[in-house]
Amino acid sequence: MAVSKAELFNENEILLADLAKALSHPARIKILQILTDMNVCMCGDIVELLPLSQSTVSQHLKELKRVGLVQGEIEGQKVCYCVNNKMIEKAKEAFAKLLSHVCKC
Amino acid sequence: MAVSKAELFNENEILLADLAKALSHPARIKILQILTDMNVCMCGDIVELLPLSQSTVSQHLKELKRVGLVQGEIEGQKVCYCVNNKMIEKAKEAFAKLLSHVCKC
DNA sequence: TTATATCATCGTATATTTACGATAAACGAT
DNA sequence: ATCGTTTATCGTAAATATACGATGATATAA
Repeated sequence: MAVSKAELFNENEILLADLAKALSHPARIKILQILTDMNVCMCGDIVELLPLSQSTVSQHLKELKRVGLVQGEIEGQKVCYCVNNKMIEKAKEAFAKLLSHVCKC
Repeated sequence: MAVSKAELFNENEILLADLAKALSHPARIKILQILTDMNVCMCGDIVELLPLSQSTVSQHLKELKRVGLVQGEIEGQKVCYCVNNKMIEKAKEAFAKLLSHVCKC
């Protein structure tokens, strides 16, 4: 069947799984790093730094936006993307909480 | 097309994305918590605590094993699953490193 | 107005994931 | 040897993800 049963779990688990999903492709990890390290925010600039087409990068950005890890501000004909520190922080805490809890060391 | 381009990225990004993928389903998050919190290690016991069939849970366990977050020890006809503290620790550090780096706060 | 630049979305092909039931494999018990 | 228990794997169906080119939408420049 493959009718998703993801919604049968509780909110915390779903949120964390969703954040993990957004981080589950190397391109999206790289995009976060690019937005932080390079002095770059435009989609086109990101495209030049990745071995992917513009439409594909746009899709990856959309996924990062979906969970709030990235924001896009329209600036004329451009869109300036940046990481959303609040959500990054939230993700950091959520992963740390789960993995600390789960690890008995 | 959809020929995966994931291998065009560097090792760190691929490792982290892979760990994130393993955590990208609520059932797998829940399994880690179950293995930690309940005094439970058998696949069958986990099945009873989840709204999923035995074969589906087995698949989720396989995915967690694939990245080393979970280990399975054969004990006669049973298999005793447990979290692999070393990899959990590694994952914790990897996520913390990325998300700290990426967050300017 | 027309052209250019930037990004999103559509359409599409393929790959992967999720889920289940059925069945196989391995072990212990009878 | 046969039976029950436990887990893995196979086969399969449907959903989702990945990737691209083409096109649409919007804003600036000429």
